[in-house]
Amino acid sequence: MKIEEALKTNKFKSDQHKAMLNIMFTASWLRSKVVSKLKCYGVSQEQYNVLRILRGSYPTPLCAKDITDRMIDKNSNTTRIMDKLITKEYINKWRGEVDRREVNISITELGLELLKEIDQEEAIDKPNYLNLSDAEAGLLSALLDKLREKSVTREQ
Amino acid sequence: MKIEEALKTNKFKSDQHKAMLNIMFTASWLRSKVVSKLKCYGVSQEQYNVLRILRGSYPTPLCAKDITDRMIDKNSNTTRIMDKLITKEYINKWRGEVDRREVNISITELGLELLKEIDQEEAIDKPNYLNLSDAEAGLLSALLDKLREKSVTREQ
DNA sequence: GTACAATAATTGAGAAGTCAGTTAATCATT
DNA sequence: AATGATTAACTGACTTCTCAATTATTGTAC
Repeated sequence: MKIEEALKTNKFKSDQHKAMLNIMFTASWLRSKVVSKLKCYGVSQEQYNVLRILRGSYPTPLCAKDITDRMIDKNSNTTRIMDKLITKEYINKWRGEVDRREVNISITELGLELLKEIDQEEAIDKPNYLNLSDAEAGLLSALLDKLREKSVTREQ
Repeated sequence: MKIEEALKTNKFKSDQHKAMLNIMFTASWLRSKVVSKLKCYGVSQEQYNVLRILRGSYPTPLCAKDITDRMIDKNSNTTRIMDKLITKEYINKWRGEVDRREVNISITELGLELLKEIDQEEAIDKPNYLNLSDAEAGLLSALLDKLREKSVTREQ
């Protein structure tokens, strides 16, 4: 379904504006796919994202700021997401020894197991990933990277 | 800033996965830009989106469902967004005469004025739109449209 | 026209996000 | 080592989102 159909309109101010709406719509579309996949595991997209980040650095822990820096949505309240993951025992947290302002956060065995389960389901669903060739996906990423350049205007 | 920098990682499962994270990150990035622009006008991105939709059909009113169909985030709670806009007197709402389940919603003069103001500010800020040529923006939209195709898998 | 299904909109309750302000620790300058 | 600035994490209050359940109305089949 093309974006004109998805938003039931042909009125776009410009190609750039149309692309912008398309990005936001596609992100929302992707998000709802991911959320519905994660639903039966009881984790939100943000929680899943954090677990993947922690697996990436495992067994080295990360501090909360390191995690925020790696998150898709930089405005997330990392503390609150951590609280949820601690309750579920998917992560551990302890005060930093070198810099006592920081906290160290590490994924637990249980957290790793959860990710493994989700990975397996994903492997089965592989074909439904994104309907793009590697080259197209690469091009898309390059365009998105370019789009965000030179955004320095009068209001920063 | 390339996506590798933005998320401080080089580990992507595939080009498709990287593109997916890039879309979500870019959407979040765009969103925070739009939100900060709208902040001084006291409307959220979703509220702004609805007002633009209503202006598009003005003076013909739309029912709540028509609006949802045109929204970027189809999961939004349209009723609640309308409530906010009614309080601010940017829209009017009345029960449908033909189908009494529906409500008719129309933008007010005040709502139109607000949009005009925002348009004017935007015109000044034009250069900071998206750093893409018309052709690039078109290509990006085409890739996003393609990406969403054929998403019919075993689960629905 | 009655019964049942489908649709449009709304509501309630709980979860999550947002944002400004606070605390605690460290850094930088003198 | 004392001062103030900066940084990391956290908290409270508030807003918004989410999702299932509900109400009101219309459509469909007999």
